[in-house]
Amino acid sequence: MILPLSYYLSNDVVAISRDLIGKYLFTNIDGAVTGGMIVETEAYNGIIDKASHAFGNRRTPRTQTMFEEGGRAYVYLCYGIHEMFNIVTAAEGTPHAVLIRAVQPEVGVDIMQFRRNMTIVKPTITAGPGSVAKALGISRKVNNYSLLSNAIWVEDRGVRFNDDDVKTGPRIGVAYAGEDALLPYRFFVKGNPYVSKPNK
DNA sequence: TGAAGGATGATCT
DNA sequence: GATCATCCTTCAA
Repeated sequence: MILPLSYYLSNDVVAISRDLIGKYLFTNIDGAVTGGMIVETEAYNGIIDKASHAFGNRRTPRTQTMFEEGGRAYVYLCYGIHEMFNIVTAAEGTPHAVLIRAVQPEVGVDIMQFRRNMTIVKPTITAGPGSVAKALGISRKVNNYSLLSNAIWVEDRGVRFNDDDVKTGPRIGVAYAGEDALLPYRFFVKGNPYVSKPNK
């Protein structure tokens, strides 16, 4: 079933990040459906999280999407090269978001391969946030799109992971965030080959 | 108007 | 493991 709006309105973005492990992310972009199982996420906990773009209640044209009601896509450019896909959560005015760092490809693998310009399929096809966005055709054009739209959505297909199989740890690439860089806001499926860097 | 820097990934060694 | 590609956003003046 497609996750309903209510799923995204919870105030506990860390719990949502954990729960999204094993859910399925799909896109229907440029006439092609691609998607797979989410195997790695990170929580960004609003205005008190130094690693978040919205830290200190910073509302700018870019971060505005995070302040909208949950259940939307927040897509931005990083390092001038990579686009990253986040799921906005919580009520309007509360800028919570979950970064999707890796998925296990299931549908439209050939399309992903083409988008990624890969001659052979390797686990890196969807490992890492920049790779996920590129493989699924996600760009800044879908920023602020509803996750209840027919272009991008998340499904619960009944997959469940025990806590023993879901590891937590500090988030990647947020050393600038001081003590907040140490928060265990990263979740990933233990040993899954599609998880970026440390996957154990 | 300008300067600094970033929620990364591919490639090479 | 080190390097680099590459450009938008932000903030200060």
